[in-house]
Amino acid sequence: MIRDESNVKGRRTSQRDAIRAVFDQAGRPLSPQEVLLAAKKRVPRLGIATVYRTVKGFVDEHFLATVDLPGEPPRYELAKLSHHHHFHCRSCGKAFDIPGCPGHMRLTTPAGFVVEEHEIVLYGRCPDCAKGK
Amino acid sequence: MIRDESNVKGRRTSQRDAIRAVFDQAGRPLSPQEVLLAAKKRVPRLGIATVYRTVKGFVDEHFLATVDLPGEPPRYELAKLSHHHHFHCRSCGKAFDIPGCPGHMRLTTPAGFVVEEHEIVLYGRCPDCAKGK
DNA sequence: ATCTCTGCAAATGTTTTGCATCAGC
DNA sequence: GCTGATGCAAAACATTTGCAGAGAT
Repeated sequence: MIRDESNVKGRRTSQRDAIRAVFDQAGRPLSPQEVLLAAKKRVPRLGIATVYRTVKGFVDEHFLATVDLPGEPPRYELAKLSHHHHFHCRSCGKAFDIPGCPGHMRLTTPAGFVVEEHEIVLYGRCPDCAKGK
Repeated sequence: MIRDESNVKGRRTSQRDAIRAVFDQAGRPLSPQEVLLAAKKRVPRLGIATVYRTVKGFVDEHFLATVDLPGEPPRYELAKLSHHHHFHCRSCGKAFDIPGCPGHMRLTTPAGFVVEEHEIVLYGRCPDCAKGK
């Protein structure tokens, strides 16, 4: 395939480069605030509005995907990751990726319901927090 | 045990009776707005602040449980329901209960993660919406 | 030079809170 | 009559938007 991996649109700015770099290095879903904090190290004057706008743009371009966990504000991660689920640490509140999927989630749904997708979220303690105590 | 099943605290008011009745008849998780709408039929002057305060109180009393679906504001349902999962209709946006659980969710979590709980959410079309089109 | 992107501040939408009044006990 | 509960409006938060100026092409 000759497709460009990142079908990035619009102009190239230091803010966008910074935000892109943050996600490339994150390895886990990030909230807008986490993005702002990390990207500010490269572009100190970065504003939260730019983070929201840029992240939304990246989602449209399929560079990022939205990660919605129950009761949590949206996080974002690289869209190129394959199907997987998430782990939410009850101690530090961070989200992590869990590779793979139990597949065939045969929850016997009541008659009439048409299931199109599923989402699984695990709760507990991440390695750092489990070790810590 | 001699504990009272409903350890209801505080005074009995028409507002609380109305909200309690709404949940007893709902049969599915409700958002604060849905509660307000339904309970207003019994207590027209009911305010949204009272709904939020009362629902939160009911959760503390374990009469209600919070139902958090990804990317959705919290909903609430009777706490006495046994372990189950939820279905979110992409057409009408309503939430439904799905009895049972696939159990042993053996997602092979990476080393170090301690799993304490899991949440499964199914997405698709509810009976009404599936039938409608 | 053009036109998009950015930062700031104001707007929005939702949930929470302060307070005077109302009502259960 | 006390004291907790309610309704209203203001406050708090998080996210979005308007706009003038900065910066990429």
